Amino acid sequence: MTKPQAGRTALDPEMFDPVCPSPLVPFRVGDKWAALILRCLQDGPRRFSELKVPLRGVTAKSLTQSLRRLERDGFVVREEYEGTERRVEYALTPLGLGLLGPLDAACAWTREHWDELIDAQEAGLPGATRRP
Amino acid sequence: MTKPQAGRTALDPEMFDPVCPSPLVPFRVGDKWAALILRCLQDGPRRFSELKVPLRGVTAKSLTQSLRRLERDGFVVREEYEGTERRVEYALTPLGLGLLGPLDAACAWTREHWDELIDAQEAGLPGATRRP
DNA sequence: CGGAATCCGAGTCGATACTG
DNA sequence: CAGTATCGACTCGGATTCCG
Repeated sequence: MTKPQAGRTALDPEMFDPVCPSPLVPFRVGDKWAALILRCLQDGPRRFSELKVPLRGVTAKSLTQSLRRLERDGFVVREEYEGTERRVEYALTPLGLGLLGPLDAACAWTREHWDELIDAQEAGLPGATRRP
Repeated sequence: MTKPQAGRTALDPEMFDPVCPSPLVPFRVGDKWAALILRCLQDGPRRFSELKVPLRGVTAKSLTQSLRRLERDGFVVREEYEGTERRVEYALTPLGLGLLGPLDAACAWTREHWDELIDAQEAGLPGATRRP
């Protein structure tokens, strides 16, 4: 079986559940998955397949794309380890680590105003008071 | 001529210059123009044509789209005034106003780390140390 | 395991032209 | 002035298949 090396805990498969598609909402970093990935890496390096777990429904292609972009922009580093079993890990750079600060601030604001955000959207969509 | 009512100063046409495409960089709110629009509205309501000035190169279509979305999501309100001359103004809602807080935090972080961001990107792109 | 290659639909963006 | 209509280009992201 695949043993998680050392003491780092595995990612919570539901860390981005329930409904909330992204803990960012109106904020976004890069593409759809980028911010989620950064948060997954905050406790240390993670393997490709490890990242797929909490990022429910992400395809390998999308995940690779996001990781490549994060790598290109200097927020993440990719490290390939050699051995009998293949092993690639992604980790935050200092820059990526620093990004977590304002990112958390944005997430906090979103959580604080979650109800207002939902209410405002529901008021904005329906058929009641519409411009023709 | 069109006189700016009361004492509010006009928008600086170059408020989003020079190079920087968006004062957000890795952060984004909504679509390409949304965050820029929010900042344009921070000193009070603005007219459609007023917004087009600092948002260099935005087409009426794109601007309308962004504004509609911001309106739908409850960050902006649209007000149409009647009179001999046509007049539509957009203003921040309390929710939109609150968004400026974390938004500014994100912008501040980006400014502080601007050089690192540029350097990291330049290091990520070129042909020197590439994976084949 | 960690991808790459390919296909495809949906959404965005700008340019252009036209309207009330 | 404040848009709408239409178009084409491009990007995003998912599904699927294949590979060392």
